[in-house]
Amino acid sequence: MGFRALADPTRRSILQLLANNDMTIAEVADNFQMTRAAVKKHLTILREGNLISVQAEGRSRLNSLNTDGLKKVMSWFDYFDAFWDERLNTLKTEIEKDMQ
Amino acid sequence: MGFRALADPTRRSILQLLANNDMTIAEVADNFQMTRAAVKKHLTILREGNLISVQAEGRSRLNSLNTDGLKKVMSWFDYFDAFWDERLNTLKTEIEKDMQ
DNA sequence: TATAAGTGATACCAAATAGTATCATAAGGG
DNA sequence: CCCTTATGATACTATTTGGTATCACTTATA
Repeated sequence: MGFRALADPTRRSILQLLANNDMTIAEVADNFQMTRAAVKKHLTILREGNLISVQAEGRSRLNSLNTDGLKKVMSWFDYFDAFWDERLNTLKTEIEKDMQ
Repeated sequence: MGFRALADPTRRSILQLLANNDMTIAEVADNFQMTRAAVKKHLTILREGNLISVQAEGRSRLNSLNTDGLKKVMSWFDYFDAFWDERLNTLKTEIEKDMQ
């Protein structure tokens, strides 16, 4: 699930980096104080969570943000939209009662 | 951070349960096939992530959804709103070029 | 064709996670 | 007051996670 991929702060930072530019693994790794192998693992998890996509370019691979995956994760919160509306309606009802 | 609390599917289910009703620990635990102690741990993590709040009621404790915490987590995605707008603008520009 | 650059993959390790079992503590009810 | 109910807390375990080190593989390039 995408939420597991978002649980790690390094991975959230990577997504924000990729929002600005598509980047190779080496370029992403330059932004962190860990080995390229560690960054590669994070990228793999982001890929498995459908939050990024990878495209081969010769001997390098370009990582780019997958907005569809991000939107799917975001849509989990839609469940609570109804809840908030309900809360608002309840509040409204209470206020209307008060006004009588 | 709230994202860590959301990483576990059990905890996400708990939040959805609490969206319908405030519940005691025992009531929450009735919905899962694990010990009450395990559920209690999940509730502690949700509390630490500010996703729920707990109110003492005699010898029981009522867990309720903390919408403010949820909204704060949701707001992380706002970072990408600008990105999407930019994408849309780029697309719009491309289309306008095509039309010339 | 060597060689360097860019990446993939694997073994290994410490720490965190998710779970259990168990005991302690606090509060109502008869 | 006892006893039950509801919860807190701790020790323990297996698995996952995040990291390193290392080697293999592929692709430009001198």
